[in-house]
Amino acid sequence: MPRSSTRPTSRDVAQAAGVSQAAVSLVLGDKWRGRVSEATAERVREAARDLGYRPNLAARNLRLGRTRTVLLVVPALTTEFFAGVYTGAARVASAHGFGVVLYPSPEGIGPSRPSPTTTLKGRPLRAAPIPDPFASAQAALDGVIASSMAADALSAIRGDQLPLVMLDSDPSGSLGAATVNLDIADGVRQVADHLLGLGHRRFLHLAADIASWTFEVRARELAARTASVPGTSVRTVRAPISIEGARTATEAALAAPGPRPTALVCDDDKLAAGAYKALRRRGLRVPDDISVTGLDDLALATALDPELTTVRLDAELFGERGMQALLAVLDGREPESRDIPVELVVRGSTAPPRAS
Amino acid sequence: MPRSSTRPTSRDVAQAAGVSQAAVSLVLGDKWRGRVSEATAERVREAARDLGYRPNLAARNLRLGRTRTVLLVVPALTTEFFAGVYTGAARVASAHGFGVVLYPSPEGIGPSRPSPTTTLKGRPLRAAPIPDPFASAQAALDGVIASSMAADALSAIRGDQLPLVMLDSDPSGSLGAATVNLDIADGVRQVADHLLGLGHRRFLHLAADIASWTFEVRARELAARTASVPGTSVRTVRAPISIEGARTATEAALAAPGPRPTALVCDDDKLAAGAYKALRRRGLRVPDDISVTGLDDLALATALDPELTTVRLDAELFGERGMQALLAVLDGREPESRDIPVELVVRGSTAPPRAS
DNA sequence: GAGACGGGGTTATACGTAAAACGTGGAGGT
DNA sequence: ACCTCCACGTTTTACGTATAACCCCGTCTC
Repeated sequence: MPRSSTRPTSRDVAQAAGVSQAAVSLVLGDKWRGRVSEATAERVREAARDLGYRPNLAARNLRLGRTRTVLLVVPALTTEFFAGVYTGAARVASAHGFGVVLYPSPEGIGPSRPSPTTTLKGRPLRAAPIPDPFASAQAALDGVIASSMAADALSAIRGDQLPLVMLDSDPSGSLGAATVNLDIADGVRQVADHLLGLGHRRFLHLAADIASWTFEVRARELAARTASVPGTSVRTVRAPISIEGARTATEAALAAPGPRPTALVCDDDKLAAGAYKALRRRGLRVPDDISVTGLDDLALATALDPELTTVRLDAELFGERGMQALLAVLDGREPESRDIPVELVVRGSTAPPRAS
Repeated sequence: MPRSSTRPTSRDVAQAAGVSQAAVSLVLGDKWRGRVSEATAERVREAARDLGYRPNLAARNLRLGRTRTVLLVVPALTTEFFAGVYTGAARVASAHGFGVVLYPSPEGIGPSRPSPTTTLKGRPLRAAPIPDPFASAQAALDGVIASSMAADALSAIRGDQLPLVMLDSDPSGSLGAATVNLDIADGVRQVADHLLGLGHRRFLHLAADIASWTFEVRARELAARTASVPGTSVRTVRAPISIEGARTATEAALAAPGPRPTALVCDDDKLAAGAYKALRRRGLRVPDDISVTGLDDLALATALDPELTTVRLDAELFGERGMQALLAVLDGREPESRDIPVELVVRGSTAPPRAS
């Protein structure tokens, strides 16, 4: 006779093993010491294996009132950096029996192309409105880790009062949410000191046009550090974080009147890659004519020619620490809040300015 | 008095609105036409809003026996390409009320660093064994989309008999699973024809050392296409898909005796970036001394100097089509199986070989 | 004026699991 | 001979939702 088409339940296993459903739950839940004999436990395990039993997670989640699932909200998925964050978070999570579900904030999944006209169960469906982070991730959640860059999703997040950990967010302004931050300020200080030490005085800051605390920090710290050296100037130009956006913005900045900057500090490696293109087009050589720095240390950084001097951020550690903080909150403990150290990596894109 | 700490349920809403729980479910489920008066419906909606009610998804999933959640299995998350696939899949999914959960196959989340010794609820926890794709994603699932590159996860996947769509997998060998494929073979043909047309005869194939159908296709098609032109040779060297891995492999290949190849066909843009580095170190110029092609058209491709001639894959469309295929399967329909067209993008990295 | 009908709900149930509460039969103690 | 206790289970319940089945009352029909 044909196998039943529905998945086996714990009751099916119980019947096969000749025990009650409760016994199955105890054995498979590893809570049977002294309550079920070893022989019976083995019969249950064998029956479960034979039937290919897998517990129904919806039922378990409902029963336990907890899902061991966590949402990771990222600004978009197109960046290697957040891939690293996810990897780290997922590693820690899985070591604790948790799962991680990603939510890339809407601009990433908005209808950039005409919405497809598919049907469901034969009936045409209207496209959904802007997807709610939680509806979109369907899974019931125990908590949330959110990048401060995913600003558009944050309001929806604060609506639910799930335990929340913010990544790279203003520690004073986060209204009680735990924060885990990279020590970006220190990274920018290192960059500034490096360039100042080489003799640079005219800076161009290629800034990301994202309203997020972590980018404000970059601007503030660069200004503060250079201000301590007399005769130093910083001009700022904003660009979207994309190679083409950065190229355009850099070309515009270079076309401006006045003395050319000797150092170009970019908020991000990707911006630096775009800057390289702009500089090539104008016939400027890195680092002879202008020094360039990035921030992130993506694979891209060493693919560039010359290789990029940048600040290495440990994305995976960032994700790990984020998840650990969330576990701490779920556990009622105080999350550790020490900033994650970053490291300047000097490569071939920085050199002393030419004698002017 | 302080608000209750537990989330409100549909019963709480019912009480607040002075109706039964069933009525709440009907109204909020949009199934109340002719069963509940407009006035009552409005009362219910208002109560739900006031209480901040959100349906418990675990309960809903249990009740409906369906989760509207789908798992996307990818080889790793460190690639821009799969970020695009996810974006496309999530877009289609959300338009159909589905969610997408990512599962990056284990090498991405294995214990590459010593497993942290945190505790849960005060008790220390042993690290979990290799995470099961489904346990890891916790969420109950309706179906799976899997890249053929995530080979290590595939066996676990076939264990459950969830509806499955394979990405870039051998259509004849997929045992009934639906497949959605990019027309990689055509892309390789275009690359080969482009290079042959320029006059190249000595090829080096920088191949990804991943056992996956999509990479076999590249090798096979390159061999077949070049075989049609007399006097053509193809040497192959394998490398892991990383810039450093590709650099090392390319340097080794260039050090080999015999005439130097004039065209370097890479399985992937990232490999091409590594090859650039190797070529620079040997003082070889692209495209004067050697032409290079990639495959993917990542942002990286235009960050390189010279910009990379490559095959553009529409990752988002790939994800969309994958999700559409899965929806079709879930719907009992026949998924469309036409390959997704790809496009050669000629940039500055290819040119005729120098007269030898 | 009896029956049909429909609008506007309510009651009851099932989904699969975890675990608290409840036997039960026999060994051991006094 | 009676109580205790333990080893080994079982019975029962609750989680929150969706929906089938039911129910009541006013109106309309013939």
